[in-house]
Amino acid sequence: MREAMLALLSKEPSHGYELHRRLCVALGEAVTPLNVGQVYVTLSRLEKSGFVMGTEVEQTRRSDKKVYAVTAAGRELVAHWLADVSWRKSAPADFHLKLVAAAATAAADPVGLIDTQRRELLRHLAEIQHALAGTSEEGEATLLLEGAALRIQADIRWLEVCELHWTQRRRT
Amino acid sequence: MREAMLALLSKEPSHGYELHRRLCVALGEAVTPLNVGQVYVTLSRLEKSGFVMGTEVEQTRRSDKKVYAVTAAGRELVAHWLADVSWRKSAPADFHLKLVAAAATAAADPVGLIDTQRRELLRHLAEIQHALAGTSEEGEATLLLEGAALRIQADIRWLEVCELHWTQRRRT
DNA sequence: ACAGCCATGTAACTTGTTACATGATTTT
DNA sequence: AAAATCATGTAACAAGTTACATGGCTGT
Repeated sequence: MREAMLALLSKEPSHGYELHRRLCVALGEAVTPLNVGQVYVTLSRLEKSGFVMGTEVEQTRRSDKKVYAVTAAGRELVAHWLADVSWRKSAPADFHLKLVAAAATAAADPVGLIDTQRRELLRHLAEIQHALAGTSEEGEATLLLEGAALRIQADIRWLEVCELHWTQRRRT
Repeated sequence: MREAMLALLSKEPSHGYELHRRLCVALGEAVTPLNVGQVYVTLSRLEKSGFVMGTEVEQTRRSDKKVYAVTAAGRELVAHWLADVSWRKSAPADFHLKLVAAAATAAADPVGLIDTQRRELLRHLAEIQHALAGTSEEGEATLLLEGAALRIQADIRWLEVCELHWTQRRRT
């Protein structure tokens, strides 16, 4: 998030409100609704850390705005971020834990859990594909949606593997 | 995390040190190295919130330990967690932002970025498959590894889609 | 004697997140 | 006159993260 904002600012300085809109577009608005307040919070924190510098700009027809631009330190941080190849790790771990917890406590049926989850993912997948059909303009957010679709498909396949393991040898 | 710990505790009460070990196993130790300190931090926070209750247990040969057990409120929270079907959203968004940032600032070559990232993911995939070959015992963490592998494969496919989009119509 | 595991914790920092407060201007 | 958009921020809480401190017991 910090880095995301810095990256956008290093492309072009903005004030908070505008940056919020840019972030919504870049991150796929609907996917992760972004609170405006957080933009301001993060901007002030970034300024305190010396990665951006704000300048107040008077406006005639509107209330004044404060435009933020990245500093040298900020540009360096962005460079590091771009060079970083780390990749967010598995959400499967979350669900896997649920599975073992459910199996252990007998508070819930593991296979039922898998089934519910798969139905939910299928629903989600349908949503995404519907959205994909809508944005046939080959526009900006298309790639994001395709990525989400591919991932969800992989996750669904994983759930099927889970179910197999769980039904074949009952109890661990 | 909070929920994960609660889930394990609702299966069986533990003291911090032991819970740490159980978490390592359940979450796939190597994937996310877990700091012991955090277990204690989280436990005390959970106790403050009333989801667990700790009881000190004297030991003859060892230093005393403090065993935590879930409360009614804790059990309810776990139940809600088990019923929750939300799924962690796309990491792709992170990388997508890098792409647009790189494309905009000309600070880095987007296609180069994709290439570097794909090589990294392939390396990671190889690691996982190596680990999979090792744990042929059909053991506990196998599912987790299979899930990770499926995901990374999906991500690699996505990178290929990205590259296509980016090379076919240069500049956005 | 020293390393390493068992066992517990705290202080401090970072980041995310939201609810709330404020006020101007533009559109309906 | 009401609703939406432009524009900014604060206070407070929730969670993750780590570095550090402490002490006993076990094995070499």
